[in-house]
Amino acid sequence: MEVLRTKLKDTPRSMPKHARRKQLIGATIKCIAEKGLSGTTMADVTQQAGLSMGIVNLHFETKEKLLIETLRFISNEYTSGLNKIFTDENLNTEEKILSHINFDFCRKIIDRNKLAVWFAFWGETKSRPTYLSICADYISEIASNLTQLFAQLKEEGNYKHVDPQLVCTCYTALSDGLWLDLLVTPRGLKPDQAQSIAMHYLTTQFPNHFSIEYSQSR
Amino acid sequence: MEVLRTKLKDTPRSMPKHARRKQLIGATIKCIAEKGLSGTTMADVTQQAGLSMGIVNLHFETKEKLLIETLRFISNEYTSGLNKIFTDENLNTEEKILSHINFDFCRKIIDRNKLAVWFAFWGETKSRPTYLSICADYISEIASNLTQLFAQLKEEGNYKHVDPQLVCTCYTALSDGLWLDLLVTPRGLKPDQAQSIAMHYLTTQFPNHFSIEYSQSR
DNA sequence: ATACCGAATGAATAACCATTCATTCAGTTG
DNA sequence: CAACTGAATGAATGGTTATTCATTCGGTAT
Repeated sequence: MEVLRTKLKDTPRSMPKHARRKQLIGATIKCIAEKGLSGTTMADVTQQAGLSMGIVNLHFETKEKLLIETLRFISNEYTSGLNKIFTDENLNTEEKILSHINFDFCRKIIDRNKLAVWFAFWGETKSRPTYLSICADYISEIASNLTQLFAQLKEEGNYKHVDPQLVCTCYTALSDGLWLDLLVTPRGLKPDQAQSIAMHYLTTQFPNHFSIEYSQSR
Repeated sequence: MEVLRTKLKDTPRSMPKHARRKQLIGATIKCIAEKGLSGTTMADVTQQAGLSMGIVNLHFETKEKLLIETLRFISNEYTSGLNKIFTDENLNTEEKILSHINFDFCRKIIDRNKLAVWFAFWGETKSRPTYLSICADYISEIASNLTQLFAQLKEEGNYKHVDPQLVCTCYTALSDGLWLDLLVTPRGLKPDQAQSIAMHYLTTQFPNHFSIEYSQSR
């Protein structure tokens, strides 16, 4: 029973506060993916984290606050990743857009657990102003950056009939819809196919920059 | 108190069973939109319907079954509308596709209450096999019809480089993503703009059939 | 080693909510 | 009109779950 209780720092009593919070957020993500937002209880989360019941209230005060921090966490992970690309001075416009797409469909982002969390919160957006405002914030931030990239590429490539705003809205919607596909029909659409489809759209707008080499099979 | 209790048939004691069920499903949709899936209680639903507590259990046995029937209801409304278009012998291929898009963004479908319901269920899809299978069914049905339409248009219009499956997946994802936009940023994107964006994509694939006349703003 | 501090525990509490069912009620039948 | 039927009611029940807090425990400073 207690044979395994060595001095290993498995669960050191004192972990930095923010690390423990991150651990609990991770557990929350897993629970939401496994049991749905309505189905996750505090007991589930704390058990998933291997800790005791009261721990969430100690670190987050409230279940609702834990959920909000979880949404903030995945929003941050997403936007900070994209911002790194957007501000990378070693990349030209075309490369930035390519990196953006790459990021949108990389493992870390389209992990089905996290997709489930995104959609769980989006579904509650209409009834919870807090969720809505968190989402609205990151959406508008990304949109303005991405629109700017498309505008630059339009100039650089002398594309006459491209509307950067339109392309941004369209690409973003497409990407979200592909995420939904990855979540709901995981046996139908594979991650690299999803990415190819996103590329396929950009090819229609910037044919001189993005060559067509998407896979045919669906 | 009982002055207003006239013989008006407001809430006739005996409504056809299926009408009462529909009434309750309607109330459920409104509640999910207003309080989220996790936040809707039986008390909310029955109160919204103007009926008494036990009524849901009488007609649906269980809360879970009510939710499943609600998902089935909006799925049915959507697919049956599309099927009507698909099997309409008065429409040619191009017109069918146009009607499809029109339907995807008509008032009845992009009602924000219903959008909230769609996303609420999609968010729980990973954890509830029943929801998943209902969604998977209607998705594959629509996809096969729509792919067929695109294949026909490809032939009729002699489009060499169009991949009907790809276009179907891309259009569907785009449409879902635009729905998300309509749900989450209702002040940003207007229904007719969303529809224009969907058209914009189809224009890139079938330039001889769908002329470019989408609105320029945002 | 001893005292101290704050993190962690988890049994107990309190709030909430789905479901039940004895009763009421409206309409229908004979 | 009286008896009957089945829809509808809503107070009561019981199970579930978020939150509390007195206590335990590990690490650190003295």
